[in-house]
Parts: sequence; structure tokens; C-alpha cells
Amino acid sequence: MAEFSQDFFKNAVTVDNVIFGFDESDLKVLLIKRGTEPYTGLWALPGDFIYADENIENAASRILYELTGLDNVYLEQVRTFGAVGRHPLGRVLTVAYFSLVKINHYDVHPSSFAQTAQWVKLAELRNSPLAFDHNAILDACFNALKQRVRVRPIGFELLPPKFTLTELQHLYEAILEADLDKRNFRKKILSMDFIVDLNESQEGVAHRPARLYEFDKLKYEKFVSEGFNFEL
Amino acid sequence: MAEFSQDFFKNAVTVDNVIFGFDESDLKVLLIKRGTEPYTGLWALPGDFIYADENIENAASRILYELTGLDNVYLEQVRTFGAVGRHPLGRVLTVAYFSLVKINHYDVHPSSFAQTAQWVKLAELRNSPLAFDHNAILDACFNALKQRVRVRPIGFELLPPKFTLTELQHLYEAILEADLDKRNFRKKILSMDFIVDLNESQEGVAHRPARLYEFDKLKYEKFVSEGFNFEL
DNA sequence: TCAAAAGTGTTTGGGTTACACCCATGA
DNA sequence: TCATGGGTGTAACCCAAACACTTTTGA
Repeated sequence: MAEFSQDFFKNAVTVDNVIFGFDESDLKVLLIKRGTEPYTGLWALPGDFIYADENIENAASRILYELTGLDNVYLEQVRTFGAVGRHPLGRVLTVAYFSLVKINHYDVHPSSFAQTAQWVKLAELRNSPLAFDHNAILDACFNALKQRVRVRPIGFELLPPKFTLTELQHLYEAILEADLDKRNFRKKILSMDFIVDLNESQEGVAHRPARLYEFDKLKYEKFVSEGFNFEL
Repeated sequence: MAEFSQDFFKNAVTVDNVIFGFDESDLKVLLIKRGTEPYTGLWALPGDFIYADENIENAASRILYELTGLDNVYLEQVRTFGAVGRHPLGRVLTVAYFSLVKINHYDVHPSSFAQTAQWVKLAELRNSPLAFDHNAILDACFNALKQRVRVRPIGFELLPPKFTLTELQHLYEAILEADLDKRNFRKKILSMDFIVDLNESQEGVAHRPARLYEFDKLKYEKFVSEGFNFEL
């Protein structure tokens, strides 16, 4: 059995990470422009081989950390892609993750990939080919995000700590790819008591300033543990 | 790059398949009693290494076919487990699938595993340890089934072609682990027009015989393509 | 005639939807 | 004063939930 099975220990496994961000009403994905063969010059999802002594989830957070310097970020496994022939180097299986980060132009310092990493609008990727089977991976992850956001309020991971209800609504509209009614959205969001009014307002906007809110994670978790069901 | 990355081609990947069946009001899982080390004598999920020229999904259906002789069966990938040290032979990642089959005592012929394969009630597995991390895999797959059945009518995959509404209700109760109201259940199920009344009845039962129904897959798919939303 | 499961409608309450106008601010 | 987005309430409708008795069959 031991010798027999050695033949099977010839696979590489990578993690590819669909890193979502939200900025000015647009959902974006952090991509890397490939500098080497194959697929030189195409956008690709950040990813890496998993190390021998590394759990899959650790690999996913490592990739994220190396690219953005961010830690403690929402991360979720989606699905594993393993079609024969999907990678020219040999049999490579890829475990797809997505993560949600707050885009902040000043705090994120892409390190080793600095020149080539870039936030790209999801909308712009609709018809442009990515490297490998990354279009399929992106689709799967975006769909997973869409599902998830209906049942867990993970959208807040994409917003700054203080946000307006309109920003929140735009975020949900971007993820769900649907228009939402302003009054109904506010009623529903506020009726779940985990969005708290900060009694602060926007400043320097050329219109009536909006109130700022924050997400109260503790209150939310109490709801969940009481069997509360979040639905948008 | 090529030499460098050879170090990474040392993983084995297996597929483990949680095969669900339904029988007399009980959800069951097809398990194998291990005859070899490690975990000798414990129940384990049927699984195998994926071959070098085999897609992941193919491996999953192969496992199912070798065990049951069944083909064209509902099969869904759930998640990949890859904790370091979860397998004594080396780094083994496992892609978990679940599948749904119609238990039929006469048509299923477990072949090579015949002596050791057995349908086990899910309820009986609650507190008994399975081999490897198979308890975690089973949990993940059962949860996936629970989610899925709320939004796609996959429950029919577990029933014989002709079934009574009570059987259908018991199936949903077993999957959702909840009691359902008989009248509400029937109203809802029948209001979705893809359950058709066969105008036949049970025979030989010691009570009023129930009507038999069948699932009309074509009608269902028309609903889905029209954006219909199945919810239980 | 008894046991056992099949079959059947109505009411109530809560939640979702649809919808339009005034407000506060900076330019 | 104008342009821009912020902020607010009500009525209609639909769907989910709760609930109990009669029917049909075999034993």
C-alpha cells in the first residue's frame, strides 16, 4: 500500500484568492498582471502553492498578507478546481478562496508584487480573459459572495468602519446586481439592530450630509446565536 | 521555476464521497468498514486517490460507480480538507463530495467492497467516531445538503420515481431536522407545479392508501429558467 | 369496528412591495 | 437659487403559520 500509493503523491496544490474590495459604488478585485509565461501580460488571481507544512486556509491568508499586508480578514473557501491539463507545469489543483477587504488607498501597501497588483472593477472583467481558468474561479467566487451576503451580513467587511446607508445600499446593489428600494432597504437594515447610528455626519459634500453608521459585530452575533435570520 | 516548483508536486489528493440515501423515514449514508490500518474497524467514507488523468468530478463518480454500480447520479462538490497531518501517509488533501441515490435493496450491488459497505443511519453516527477527519467531512456535507435542499428540489433524487406526499414530507423533515406541518407542506409542494399526480394509489397498506406522485424534471427546469425560486 | 395514516380550508399576522415629496448643504 | 443626494411613512398584498376533523383501507 505504501509503495503503491507513492504514485499518487505527485500533485501540486495552489490556493487562488479572489480578493474583493468596494470603492465608489464599484466592486473590485485585486489582480496581478503576469510577468512570466504562461499567460504573460494577462490579469491573474493572486495565488501560490501551498507549502508542505501549511494548512490550506493558512496558505490563503498568507497570500493575502503578502500582497496587501492585511491580516484578520474575512476569508472563505469556495471550491476546488482540478481539471486535467488546466496547468502547463503538471497536475495542479487549485483551492479557490474569496476574501473581503476594505479598500483604503493609504493603508494597503502591496509589497513584493507592488508594480503589478491592481484593483480592477469587476464589471471590466466581464469579457476579458484572465490567465488559466481564472474566469471560472472568479465566477464561482462571485456567486459564492452573492449567496453568502443574503444570509450573513458580510458586506460590512468591504466598507470602512463608518459608512452611510447609501454606501451600504450601493454595496448590496453591486453584489446582488440588482436595484433596491431606498426606503425599504433602510427600514430593513435598521430593523436589524446591529447597525448603530453614530450621530455624526459626512463633511464637505455638496449636498445634505448623510448620517454615519457603524456595524456592531457583537450585537449581530447575539442575533445569530438566538437563531435570527438575516435576509436581504 | 520548473525545478523550484517540483518540490510542490508531492501532494496526494483524494475524493471522499458522502453518499446519502433515504429509507423508511431515515436518512442514511453509505459507509465502508475499514479493514486496514489506520483506523481499522471504524466506519469511513468511501473515497480514493484521484488518478493523474482524471478530473476531480470523474473521480467522485467513479467511486460511486465502483461501490454501487450507479451512474448519472446527483453529485456535488462541497469543500476541500487539507489539514497538515490529517493523513498518516503524507500530505493528503481530500475533496469532499456528496451524492444522492435512491436506495433500492435489489438494484444496488456493492461490488468490490461488498462485504463491508453498508447503509448507516445518520442518526446513529452522531456520536460515533469515523476514520480520519470523516466526521468533519460528513458534517460539512450534511450541512451542504441542508442548504441545497432549501433552494433546489434535489430531494427527489433520494426517492423512488413514484412516491407519496407523506414520504416526501418525511424526507424533508429528515434533511432539515425539523417537523413540518402536513397541510402547509402539501399546499406549498403542490403549488409548485412540478409534482404530478399519477392517479395511482399505494396497495397493500393497512390504512387508507396514499396517492402516488412523480417529480417532473422538465417542468421544474422551466420554472428555474423563468427565475422561479424554490423555497421550503 | 378499530387502528392507522390520508386527506383537506380557513383565518391571522407579519413582512415585503410599491410609491413621492421635502430637507440640508455647497457651489 | 439651484443642483445634488439625504431622509422619511403608509397602504396593499402576499405568504407563512397555526390549527382539527373526516375518510379510506386492512385487519
